[in-house]
Amino acid sequence: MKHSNGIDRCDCNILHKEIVDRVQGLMPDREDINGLAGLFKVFGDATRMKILSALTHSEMCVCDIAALLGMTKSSISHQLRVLKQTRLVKYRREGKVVFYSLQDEHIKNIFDQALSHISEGL
Amino acid sequence: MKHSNGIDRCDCNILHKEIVDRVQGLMPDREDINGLAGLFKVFGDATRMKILSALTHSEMCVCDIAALLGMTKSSISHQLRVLKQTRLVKYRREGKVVFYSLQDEHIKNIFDQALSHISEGL
DNA sequence: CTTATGGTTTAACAGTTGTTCAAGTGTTCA
DNA sequence: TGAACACTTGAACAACTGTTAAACCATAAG
Repeated sequence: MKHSNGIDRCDCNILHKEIVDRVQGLMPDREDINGLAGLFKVFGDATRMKILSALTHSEMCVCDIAALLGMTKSSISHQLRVLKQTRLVKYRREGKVVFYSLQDEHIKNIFDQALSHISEGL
Repeated sequence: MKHSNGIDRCDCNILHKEIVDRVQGLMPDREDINGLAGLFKVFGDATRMKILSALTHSEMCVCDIAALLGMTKSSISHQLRVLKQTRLVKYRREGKVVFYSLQDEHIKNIFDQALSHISEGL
């Protein structure tokens, strides 16, 4: 990603003014776009997808997730932090063990739906 | 991203074998996960989201998109290539002008749905 | 207390990504 | 043919990302 200095970023003339004007008015606002892209960015990593997929079926501790995916606890922990920050997962501590689970069913829906979309050959 | 040399990637013992075994059997296969993550990765960029959002409302040429988003034709063209490669958009040439549009309604659905998800405060 | 264990955090590193600039296509029109 | 325009492409660069290793924190058991 690079800077957006705001000035002089467009190097061409508008070819179809009616279209640009009309679409301009229909665009979602910056906040929604960024929020959406941000959410998709979190989903856009295989490790995180695997973690979410696993948590779809059961709450799990870091160790078990690491074993399941054949990765280190550290990397799993890092990714869980991302998922925590975006409120996709929640956790509870039981002694030394920390159990992670999906924040709400919402996520399971998005996930399942997307999976069915892709298997229809998008 | 780093290598996955396959060996010795897990630095811990399994704590709850029943859970790991059960979830192991329920995981989607590698291909589906990668496909899904790959699709989300494409969606996970604000510029591409804006382009897709614009094309939701009308087919547009590179120049107009660049003007609409206040960016250079070059960067728009680069992103359109990504969207072309993932079959999210198609194009047609009319003289000197190239018009881009969504590949199918499918995409509009995913997009709209995700937008409504986020505005519900995910 | 000390030790062991599950988990987190920090810094560092390589790989990836998005934008820019400059050069290159392809098409139209004089 | 040649100029003009719409767009594409390639290389380069800075910013970002995911994994690693090592140090650290938190809890439990001796």
